[in-house]
Amino acid sequence: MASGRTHRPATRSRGIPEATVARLPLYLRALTGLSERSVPTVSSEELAAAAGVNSAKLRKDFSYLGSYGTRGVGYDVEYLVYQISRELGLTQDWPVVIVGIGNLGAALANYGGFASRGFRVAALIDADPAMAGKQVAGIAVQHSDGLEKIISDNGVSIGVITTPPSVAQQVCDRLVAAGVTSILNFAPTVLSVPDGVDVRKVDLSIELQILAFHEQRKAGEEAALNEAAALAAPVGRADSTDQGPDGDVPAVMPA
Amino acid sequence: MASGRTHRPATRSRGIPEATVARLPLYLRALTGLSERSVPTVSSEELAAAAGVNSAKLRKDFSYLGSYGTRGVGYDVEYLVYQISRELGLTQDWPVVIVGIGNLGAALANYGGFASRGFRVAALIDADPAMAGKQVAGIAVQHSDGLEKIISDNGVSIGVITTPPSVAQQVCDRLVAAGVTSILNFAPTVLSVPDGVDVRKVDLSIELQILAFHEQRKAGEEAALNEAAALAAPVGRADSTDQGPDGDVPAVMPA
DNA sequence: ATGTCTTTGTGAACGCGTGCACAAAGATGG
DNA sequence: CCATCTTTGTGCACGCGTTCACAAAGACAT
Ligand SMILES: NC(=O)c1ccc[n+]([C@@H]2O[C@H](COP(=O)([O-])OP(=O)(O)OC[C@H]3O[C@@H](n4cnc5c(N)ncnc54)[C@H](O)[C@@H]3O)[C@@H](O)[C@H]2O)c1
Ligand SMILES: NC(=O)c1ccc[n+]([C@@H]2O[C@H](COP(=O)([O-])OP(=O)(O)OC[C@H]3O[C@@H](n4cnc5c(N)ncnc54)[C@H](O)[C@@H]3O)[C@@H](O)[C@H]2O)c1
Repeated sequence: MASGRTHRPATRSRGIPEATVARLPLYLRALTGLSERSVPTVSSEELAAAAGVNSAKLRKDFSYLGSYGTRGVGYDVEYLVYQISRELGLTQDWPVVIVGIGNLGAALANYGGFASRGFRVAALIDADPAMAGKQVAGIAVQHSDGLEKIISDNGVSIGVITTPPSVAQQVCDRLVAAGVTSILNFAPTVLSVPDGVDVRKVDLSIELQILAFHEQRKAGEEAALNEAAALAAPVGRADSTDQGPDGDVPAVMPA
Repeated sequence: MASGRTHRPATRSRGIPEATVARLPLYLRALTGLSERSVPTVSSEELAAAAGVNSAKLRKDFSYLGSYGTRGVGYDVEYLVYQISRELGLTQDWPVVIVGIGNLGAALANYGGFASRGFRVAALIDADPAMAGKQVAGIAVQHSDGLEKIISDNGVSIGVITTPPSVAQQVCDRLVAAGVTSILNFAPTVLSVPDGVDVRKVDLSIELQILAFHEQRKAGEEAALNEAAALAAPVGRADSTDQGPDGDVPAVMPA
């Protein structure tokens, strides 16, 4: 998606659609909860409700993995946990490195949910010499000079970037050059990577802006409703680009 | 999507597709960068490259907002910044509350990028009496007893949940009852909310599992390639459910 | 063994999102 | 004022994802 000219099918690996892959962890979480309560089987309806999806969608998702259900009964919880875990690659251990141990990096390092599913924090890396040697979540922070060696020694293929955005691309480049092929990026930057490297981004700011959009829309609808109720006559101002409290549209944004 | 029977069109507000809304913040970020460097205009090609998207997609996205470009020239940067900001509702201030000031909540509170775009941390809320009164990021943490009053006093409509998953639903319910209509959830839980309330979730664990899936696929492909090169004869074991190092499929997951 | 009843697995239709390709618009130079 | 050239805005086709609806499969009771 970045510099790619080869147009790889991206995710139609051997059939499993990307949308399905993104939901498998959701199912797995729901199933784990059932497993802990020793529930032996679940119907697609029950499991779908627990995962917050449509039951037909869930069945179709599972159909990509194979026919693991029993008609008239449902799915065997333990068996399904195993199958999904295997499909997601969680039966093996994935060492990850976190680069940039600031507010967010430290929070992630302290996050217990990390280790719960095959992910192991192999190293914490920071460029600040003052950070080197400090213990965060029981792990000594290492200086970024040794990044390449750390990655190759531990066989790390997944990297998490929590540095300031200004250095995210160069950190990314070093990670990729050292052998990392999957990156989870928390910095608000568009990373470009060579083909064969996957990047996923988590962007708090974008999430908030999307919420704000819908929030504004909701407020606008309500206002329009009240307005319409108050004065039943149509307004007929300019064209259809009415946008609530804004009168006209200046050519330049105020400061 | 939760308890909804009314089947609201969800996001086709007055035409802007959800996928477009999700990209607007991306464009806005790229445009802000250009604005800071005093670039007066950009072509769709340049801006698309900066935002990491297809230029045709970008032009179509902008066409939903109106005809803000000039053919043969491109788009006026400042004007577009303003239009997108307005469309996203960023010309007004959005007070937000963060509930659950632990590792993650504190990191978010300290995050500078919050305030940069109309979002203001109105309050930090935690259930732990020991936290109450403590300063985090220059803001005093308040006990969750006062949650309802805080929200109504400040006109908060956006809430961020960073509590443990076990209490996320009840926190959510209180937020919604108090008037919050948009929630950003960091707890690994499926929240159910009434119609009219938007929920977005950020789930680190899911992101990592998706990366692990692709990582495993990449490793599998490589292995299959090597294997095919080594012995050119087809294997012909059982059915087509070959999955690399796993021999057979046990009916129950090992411990 | 046979019938009933539950639940899966999937064919088919539909809608959304993406990207190509091009006509129209307008700037720019002569 | 006209020609040329750049770049937008969009019609169109295609593929992916979602959902409905139902036949087939199998458990379970009799
Ligand atoms: N804190 C949040 O809640 C939050 C939310 C959303 C996004 N983000 C983004 O996450 C990133 C980190 O945020 P933060 O609040 O933790 O910032 P921070 O300043 O607290 O931490 C950044 C850390 O990265 C280290 N660093 C700088 N350059 C480095 C390099 N070249 N190699 C390795 N380490 C380096 C710094 O020493 C520092 O420890 C930022 O890009 C921020 O925009 C943070
Ligand atoms: N830390 C991470 O990097 C990370 C990553 C992904 C997801 N998460 C999720 O984010 C959430 C928070 O993680 P954390 O590491 O900050 O946990 P944490 O235990 O450090 O913080 C949780 C905070 O919530 C407060 N709390 C508990 N019940 C509450 C209630 N009813 N009302 C208000 N506050 C309450 C606790 O007092 C505590 O301060 C968890 O659900 C976790 O699974 C965290």
